[in-house]
Amino acid sequence: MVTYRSIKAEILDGIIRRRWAPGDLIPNEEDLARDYGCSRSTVNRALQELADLGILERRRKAGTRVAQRTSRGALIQIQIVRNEIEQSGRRYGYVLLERAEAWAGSETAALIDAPRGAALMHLRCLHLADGAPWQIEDRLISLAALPTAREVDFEALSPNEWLVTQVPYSRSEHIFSAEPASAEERERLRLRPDEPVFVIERRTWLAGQALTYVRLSHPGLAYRMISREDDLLAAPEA
Amino acid sequence: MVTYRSIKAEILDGIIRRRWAPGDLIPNEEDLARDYGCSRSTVNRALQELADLGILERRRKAGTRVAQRTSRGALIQIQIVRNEIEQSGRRYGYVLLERAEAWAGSETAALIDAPRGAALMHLRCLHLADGAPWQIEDRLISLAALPTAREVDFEALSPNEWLVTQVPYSRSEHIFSAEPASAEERERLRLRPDEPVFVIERRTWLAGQALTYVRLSHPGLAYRMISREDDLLAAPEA
DNA sequence: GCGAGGATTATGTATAGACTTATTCCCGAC
DNA sequence: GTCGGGAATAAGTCTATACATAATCCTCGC
Repeated sequence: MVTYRSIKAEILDGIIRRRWAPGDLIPNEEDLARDYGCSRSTVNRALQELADLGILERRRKAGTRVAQRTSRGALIQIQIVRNEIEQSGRRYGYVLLERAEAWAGSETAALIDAPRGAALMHLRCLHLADGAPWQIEDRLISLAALPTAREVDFEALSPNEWLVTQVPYSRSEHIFSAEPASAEERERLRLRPDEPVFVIERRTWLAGQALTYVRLSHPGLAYRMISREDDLLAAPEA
Repeated sequence: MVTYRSIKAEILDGIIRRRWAPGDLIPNEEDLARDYGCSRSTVNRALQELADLGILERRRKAGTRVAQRTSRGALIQIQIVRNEIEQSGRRYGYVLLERAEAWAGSETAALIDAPRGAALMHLRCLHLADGAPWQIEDRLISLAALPTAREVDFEALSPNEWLVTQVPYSRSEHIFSAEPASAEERERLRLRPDEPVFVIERRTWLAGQALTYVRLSHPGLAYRMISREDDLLAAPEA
């Protein structure tokens, strides 16, 4: 039977095997529906999903074209540190290094995208894998947006875990970089003399209001961030 | 009028405002269709798309639940180096450093995921932004999969650009890391003494066959990889 | 109490049809 | 020639309906 999945697979195959090159126009929905012997709705769903994947570009009246794929994405899964460590079969450890409340100066205000003078909580923690330092979490939380943070026992629950499980957000920004280690990082992460840190910075907002800023630093020689894209041709598709 | 977009927005709003917490069951399609005064198809499309985004989890007979979002993605856009540089308003430069053909030893075979003894092309290039070193591209191309690579003038066109525009792939893997700079990197990228490199490694396959492996190294102090997620609540949706 | 298996249920998918909307195309006025 | 506007077109969306399928629930027999 002709399903939207089978159409998707055939079109994808046609693109990869260069039946249609990037920029080419593929037949319109009605023609495809006739060719495949199915309804236009079915073709529509197939093409729509390929467009969502960025493989096709569709415009009313202009038709459907194979996208000029000058870029392609890599999807990074950011998960709770504890899960990341335990899933790799290692023992998770956690230490709260510092907890303080303060008002945002101009630098911290810029980091978290809050107004100057906003009430913030500042937390520093160390996450461990099998007893070895794995990540320093240096975090700012907006107390205006998340006043309940004051009641949380961050000795027992890492801010990472509390936020991910309890606090929804609607917008985020991630920045990844390689930096020379600071003296403190060298000590806390037990780095070798010339070992850099892999840094992830994340900011989150809910409905326009800044929630948190975090800087996560990992030992450069031990940490790799990996992203795999499943084979488009193999799977029954997702 | 009730559209699948408006339903999507309302459900999303309900989730973010905790009308339904993670794990909660939301009403079934028929009920929602009645509530909204539209057909089940419309509700189905809205819920389906939210499930595609990972916000809902759906199972036949079991119903639709708000996903336990223990992880959240960051989508990295990997594009042609030249575009990346020119879009930031800088002048792009390119130098081919080395071009050689060889047979895969055990190390290189592992890098590119090709059998030992496979014919490979090895390329090393330098990409510049406003004359300053920006990226070293160290690349292996499988000549079994891409014999036409032999005919390409890589003095004029960077392998990056040739591959991205001409060669489709169906599966990929990316690894990001921070590494101490090698002596050669220090020289070619003009790094400061303790400056690390930000490294992106990418492997691609087409229909199970390995195409290329590339190692892209950037100056740690100049390079940041950024990923922004649009505000789910704001936009009319995408 | 327990397991097998059938009834039930919510989602998954396909269909034909209708109407909407963004774009393009083309023709006619100037 | 070119500019404006209308006709034509292809995708976008909604509807009502039907049947498929996976998973759960429940009952019955033991």
